[in-house]
Amino acid sequence: MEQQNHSKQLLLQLNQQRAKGYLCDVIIVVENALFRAHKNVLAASSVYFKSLVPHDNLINLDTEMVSPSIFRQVLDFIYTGRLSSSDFVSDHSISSLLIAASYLQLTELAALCRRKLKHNGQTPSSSNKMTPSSSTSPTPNGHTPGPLCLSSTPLHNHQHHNNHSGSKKGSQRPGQEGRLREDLSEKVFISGSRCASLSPSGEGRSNGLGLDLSKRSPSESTATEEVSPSSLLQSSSPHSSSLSPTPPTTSSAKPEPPKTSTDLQPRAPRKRPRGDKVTPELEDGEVNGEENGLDQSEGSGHSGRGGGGGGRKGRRNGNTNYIYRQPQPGFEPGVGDNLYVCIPCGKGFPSSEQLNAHVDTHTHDQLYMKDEEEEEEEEECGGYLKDKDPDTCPDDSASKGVKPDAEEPGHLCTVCSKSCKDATSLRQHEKSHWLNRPFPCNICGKLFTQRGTMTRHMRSHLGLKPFACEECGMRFTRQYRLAEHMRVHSGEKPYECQLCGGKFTQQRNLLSHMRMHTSPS
DNA sequence: CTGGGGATGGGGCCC
DNA sequence: CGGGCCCCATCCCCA
Repeated sequence: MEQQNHSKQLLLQLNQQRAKGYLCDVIIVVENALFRAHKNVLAASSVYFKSLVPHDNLINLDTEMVSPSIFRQVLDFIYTGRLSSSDFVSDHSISSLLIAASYLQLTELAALCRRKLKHNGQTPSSSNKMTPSSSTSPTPNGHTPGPLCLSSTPLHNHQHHNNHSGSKKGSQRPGQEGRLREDLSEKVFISGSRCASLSPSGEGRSNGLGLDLSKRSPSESTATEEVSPSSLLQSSSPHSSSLSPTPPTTSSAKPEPPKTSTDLQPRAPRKRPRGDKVTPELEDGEVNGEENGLDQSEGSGHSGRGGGGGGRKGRRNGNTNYIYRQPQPGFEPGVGDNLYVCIPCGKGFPSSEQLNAHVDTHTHDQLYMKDEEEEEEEEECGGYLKDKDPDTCPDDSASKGVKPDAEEPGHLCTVCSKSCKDATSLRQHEKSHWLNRPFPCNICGKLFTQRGTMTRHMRSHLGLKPFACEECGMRFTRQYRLAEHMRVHSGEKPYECQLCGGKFTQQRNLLSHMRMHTSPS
């Protein structure tokens, strides 16, 4: 007895789930695009992925080897076992696919490409070796990989270092490491061109956060949601504007292991066994978020701090199945707690399980019927959204009070009577009273009151740490942190305890110390 | 084992 | 929107 088409149906289901982001537990970053997928499927298809996905939930691929559009085809192939005829429009497309397939060790796809090239009278071997001629031509989406074999830059060594070798101090000079990260930042930030992630009508969909939430039409191959990291972060990095838009360089001629999230982690000057392993927010085993920190505290609006150091434990932000959106109006059984937002309909749910259950109720068609009407929503309604809830939106007077053009003297907060110097400050301050948070993280769904905080948070997902210590190479997401860190090297201890004379490099440690003095015990 | 200090990560919020 | 500072939490080291 055998179920007919069982495997086919299974793949179909998986592919549909991928389209929804349902149970996706890994994000693959390719240049300016994010692809969500299932670890199991990737591991079953690719030796490379098989080696990476157990350890990483965020995988950066070398854009020299694969462009976003090519990877979309690769992913489609993985999930469907077929390539659309449009993927074979030119020998070059096939060559690009072959390069990617070889890089990712997708043997079947590589063989398919070779056969196709052979059939077309081409010599697949040349493509497989990734000669400059084959690699520098534009890919179908216009992406032009940099030269592969011509570069003499030594950067390739750290473009692909793995967790373990990379964590060894001294394996590379700090400066080099810093360069690596900048290069990676370039890859992530610079690319201004949107990959083929636009909605059927061609326009990218923004939710007002710069997040491209566009969906691919059902008719357009398999729906692969791509999100431009550059839009994710909206050039929040001060480096983003200063980085050269030159393509990343690597002199590798053979496929190398893709970069992984851990590649982005700092080489801590001191031993940090756990820290070295991290992508805290995307730790294995948390993606389904049964006990996800989000459920209980994160994003509740009250205990965000609870997660402060949680990165070390990896207990926060575990759910990566969905790219979150703010709740849609009309769905508000306790809006403040509905942190898990369905992409297609925007409904919010208090737990990942409920969200998963909900997502499954969507038909495939529904996924692509979503309009773009809400993108300016949070801006227009002052962040309260339209899902008015007595708890989350105190009253209309509050929002009236925060009109940008408010001119009343004093600019008093309607909630706490705090006096702000101007209407803008007042408006921003009043956001601090909102229980509803209009700025969701596109990766983990955590909600924020300020866009800047969200983008800063996003950096931690992507491992972007633009600020490097010249002494030890340690990198930070914030300049302030770097300045703070530099006192470690300088030995400066500007903070002195007035009670015992103890000196500290950091104010927060002085404060911690002071608590020791003042605490009863 | 425990507590304190050093150091780091992340979020909130104001400027 | 970024910078800066505050806070909390956490990890690691060491006495």
